[in-house]
Amino acid sequence: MSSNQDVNGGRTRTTRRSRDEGVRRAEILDAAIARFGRDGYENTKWAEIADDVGIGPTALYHYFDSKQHCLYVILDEALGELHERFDAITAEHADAGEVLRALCADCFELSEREVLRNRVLVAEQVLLSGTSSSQREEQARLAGREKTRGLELAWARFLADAMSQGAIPERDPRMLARAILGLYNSIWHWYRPDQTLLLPTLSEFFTARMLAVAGMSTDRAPAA
Amino acid sequence: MSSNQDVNGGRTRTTRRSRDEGVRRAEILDAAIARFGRDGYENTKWAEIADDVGIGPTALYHYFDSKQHCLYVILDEALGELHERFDAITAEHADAGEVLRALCADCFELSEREVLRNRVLVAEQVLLSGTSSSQREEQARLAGREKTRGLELAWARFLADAMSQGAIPERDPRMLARAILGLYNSIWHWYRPDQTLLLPTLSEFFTARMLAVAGMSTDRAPAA
DNA sequence: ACGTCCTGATTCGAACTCACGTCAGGTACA
DNA sequence: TGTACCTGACGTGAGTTCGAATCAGGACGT
Repeated sequence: MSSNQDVNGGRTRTTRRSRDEGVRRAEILDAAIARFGRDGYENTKWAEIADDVGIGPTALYHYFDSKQHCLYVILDEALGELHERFDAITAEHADAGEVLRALCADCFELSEREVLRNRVLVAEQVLLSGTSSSQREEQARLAGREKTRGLELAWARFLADAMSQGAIPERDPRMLARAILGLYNSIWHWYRPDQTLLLPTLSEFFTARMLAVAGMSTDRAPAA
Repeated sequence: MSSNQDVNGGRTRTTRRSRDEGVRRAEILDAAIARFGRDGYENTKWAEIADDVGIGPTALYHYFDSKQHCLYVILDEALGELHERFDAITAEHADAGEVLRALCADCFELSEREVLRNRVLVAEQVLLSGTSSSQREEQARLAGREKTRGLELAWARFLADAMSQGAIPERDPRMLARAILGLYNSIWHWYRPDQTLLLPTLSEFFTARMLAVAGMSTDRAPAA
């Protein structure tokens, strides 16, 4: 992998954190996720996040190059954790069918913060295209871009393997990965954590639909 | 329906258009669709659209209240045409299975302009939340919001009907509508009209996946 | 037919708003 | 003294507002 670089903003390599290991930075990220996830990136004023944390707007630039840079770090973090979970699950099962079921189910084991972060991810992932000016910002952008691509490829590789195992029908694995991930991502365009609809309910419905897209239907239907 | 109001900007009721019935306005919409679809709404400068049409930036405000108002009109137009096509197809077949197949196939009969417009739609539909200041702008926003809801409800009604006909398995129709539309919409997040991938190829793959989500699979797969 | 007056559609340049970002510098703690 | 952290004053750029100029066409008296 090409992403062992320090992408989170040149903080992790500094010899010693003053006393509280980047808590401010984490506070800012949490506030940004909450605002971006609830109101959207564009509707959120950079200064509001400063207020949430209790510092002046200028102080934010001590931690991030720009509002966009902060967003890129959030996206990068989200994509990184998604990929980690993918790897963990593919490692712990052998049968492709089991893995696929476990992957789909795991997609809904989310804290409120993670739901919000998913909302940010699907709403603003498009901003990972189009170049940036600053150094660290461009670096974070490319890292996010690469992680998106990496996750998609990991899914495609897994699906191709599942096809050769006969767990799902043969199809273009890349397209199928896009279809499954697209169906999953579409949820966060409308789902909000404060709704009456709960995650287990969502999970029950959508894991089955995701498996159906893959061709592993759990029910029998009238054929064509 | 509540949308017989004049939402496109108070032009249609004026007694006489100078001589060319709103060609400028149409030019602006075309330029905006092209820019928004290619570069994204936020990355497009309002003044660039004015340049494309060959007028000064301020002249745009003769046709639209704001950049957002222009976007809302585009979204409204897109959603309106989608609903029209939905109605036309549901009217011309009787069997629910046939209708579903026809609906999915029709979703890919698109001109380049329509593809771009779909890109704008899926990328910026979230902006239909969150109130607006101006009068006409808020009106256009609500119209778009209502059309979104209407299209989703129309799909849900149709799917419920298909279930009672036995064409697809029984499930929550509202959720299923969101799943099918979500899978379809996800395409336009990554598909660009200038790619080597052609619409017929897309159609072949994704109509089958959409039908699979509905539970009308065309192939047999290893069951659970 | 022809010049005058009027109106509404369309356009523009200059100025304003507002949010993001920069700069020079201040405080506190090692 | 140096570094982390923070601030107030200021600059910038995109969107928007405002007042005024231009232009086409209708009404009207001659």
